[in-house]
Amino acid sequence: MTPSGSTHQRIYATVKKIPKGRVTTYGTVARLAGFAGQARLVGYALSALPAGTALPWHRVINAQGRLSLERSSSGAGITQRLRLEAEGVKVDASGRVSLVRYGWRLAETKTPRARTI
DNA sequence: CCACTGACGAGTG
DNA sequence: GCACTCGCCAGTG
Repeated sequence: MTPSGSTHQRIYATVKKIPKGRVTTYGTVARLAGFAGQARLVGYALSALPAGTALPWHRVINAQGRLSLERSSSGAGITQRLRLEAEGVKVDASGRVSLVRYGWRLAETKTPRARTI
């Protein structure tokens, strides 16, 4: 990829790579996009997403395995939750997801523990 | 140009 | 498990 691309574009490209039925964290996306440690950039980039953009942003959750929008107001959190469950990802009543089961590439970038889904 | 805000992460108490 | 602080960067007024 050309490093000349916008930060947002690189983040979007990484988010698009997330397989269906899997989730990943902002930190992981930032890492894969080349912005290690800059999880905020990912969150900001997604917040700036134009409505109607075809991007699996709902597969991006925070490092705690929770849906960030779940806390926030608006029905965005509900949308994310429904989309994940529609893909087979179980979301806890507290808005939590098992990163051990659905985490994408976390073993390669974060935890040394791999899990066979 | 300056100040504030925000879909985060990790550390500390 | 929860609350607070610091670091990092981009967008907005």
